[in-house]
Amino acid sequence: MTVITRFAPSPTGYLHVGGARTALFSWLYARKTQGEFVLRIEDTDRERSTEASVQAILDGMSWLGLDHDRGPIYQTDRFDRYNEVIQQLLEEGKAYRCYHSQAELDDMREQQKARGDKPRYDGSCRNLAEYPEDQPHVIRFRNPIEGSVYIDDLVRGQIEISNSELDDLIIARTDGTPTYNFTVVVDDWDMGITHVIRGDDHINNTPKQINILRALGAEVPKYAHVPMILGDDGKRLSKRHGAVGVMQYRDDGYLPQALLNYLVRLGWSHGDQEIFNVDEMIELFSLEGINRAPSAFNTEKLNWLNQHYMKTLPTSEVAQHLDWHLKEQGIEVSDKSVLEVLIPLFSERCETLKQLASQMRYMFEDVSEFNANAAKKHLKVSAAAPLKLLKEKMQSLNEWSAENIESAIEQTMTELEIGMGKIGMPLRVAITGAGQSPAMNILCSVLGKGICNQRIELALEFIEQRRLQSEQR
RNA sequence: GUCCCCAUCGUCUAGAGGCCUAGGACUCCAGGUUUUCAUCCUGGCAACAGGGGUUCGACUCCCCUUGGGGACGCCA
Repeated sequence: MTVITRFAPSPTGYLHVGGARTALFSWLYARKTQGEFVLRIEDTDRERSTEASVQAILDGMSWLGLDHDRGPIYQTDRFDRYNEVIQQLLEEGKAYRCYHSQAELDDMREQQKARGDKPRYDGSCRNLAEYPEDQPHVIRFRNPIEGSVYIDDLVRGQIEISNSELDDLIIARTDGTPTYNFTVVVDDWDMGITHVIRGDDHINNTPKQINILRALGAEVPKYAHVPMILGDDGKRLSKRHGAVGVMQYRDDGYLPQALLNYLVRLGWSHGDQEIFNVDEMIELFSLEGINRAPSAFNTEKLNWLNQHYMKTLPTSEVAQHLDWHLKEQGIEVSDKSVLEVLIPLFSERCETLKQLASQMRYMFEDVSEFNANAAKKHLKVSAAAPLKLLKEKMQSLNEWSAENIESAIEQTMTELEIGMGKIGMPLRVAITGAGQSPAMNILCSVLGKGICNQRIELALEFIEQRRLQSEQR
């Protein structure tokens, strides 16, 4: 039997990390079993569903590389089918019309709550003498009264819910449109879904859905309810912390590979292994490895993974993603090939592509000003002589290479009998404007002789200004 | 309130009754390597929620308590 899984978001917002992880698990399971992965858009709530949200979800999925084999299927395109099934249920007496107004229902709930009962529909329209079609009504599913529903959950084991806990849920609204718990059932059935992998906030919906499935004579799929993701503070994800769309992670400078790796390890594990590329995930993923407890999102670990992938992924791949951020930050790179050299150098000091791009800025643009602290500390009057000598030595190099630049620095040190700090740091501030950077000889070799000369001259002028100022005082 | 789910370092987790003096990873701290910063290497801090059982033996099984989460919509 071919495994068919699905991801079925409702387009009422962006694709957040919780949804993305559920999608990832479903996708991995389908890929691992060489099954099929269906994307279904649950847009029956026309009030809240938006085209923009659909796009955000599609964008998020594609950025993460979670490709679907079927879909996107929109539930709003399937109303005819839903109505057909509703009619069938009605005819078979498995569903019935209910004439209570929303206000009446609200009252009922209030009273039940006040009494300390579980709020639920009391079933008073279950056995009416007549069911007129022309009066405003909803359609309810006739839920079994006796017995229990058992879920053999692939991650939780067996769960029993008594039918007495369930009420006759509404499957069609007064306006005739079908509701969630019903459309899910019809779709999962029609699409032949074999494994429903979803958030555990749906556990309570599962027995209702199983009852409808049975009434329809449909096969009940296997269920795997994965725990929720909590925010950094252990609280439920909210817009204030963590519940941002996955595209925000792109904007913030994360690699899809890093997010994927982070997400797969959140609530799932394979022994002590921390690093998984996508192929390994597919190979090693199993539903048994999914944890039962909810887990908190930890940005620091995501950062660590992101840096790991910036350092270890082929530079050409990092370069592609970096390119987006360079453009975003208005940094123009005429010769893309230098990125091959720069990425390994800079990614050791950055956690995100966003930082990577911004830290590289001085490699592509003039240094507009020196970092105040760095300049104060290193562009001192005493640095003028070493810088000047080094500049001359660099200028007289026949071959402009990192090795030769390094020996120019070393010669300067020996001739003036000074340490690295007295020449390396002034050079660093002169060239980069900042107090820290990758190795100077390599940066200089990439920048070229002319630019290095210019920048050192500028730094020397800066020092001269400073000398004059101190003399005036 | 009722029902359902969950419970190992701060966080992510390993652990399928003896392998546990509870392992790994992130963070943090201390050393080392290093042309600064970082990377990297070595070491360290840090947990089985509590109480009862079952058992020769419990982190592992059962029950209770506590704590967290979820559901209870003409939302999905």
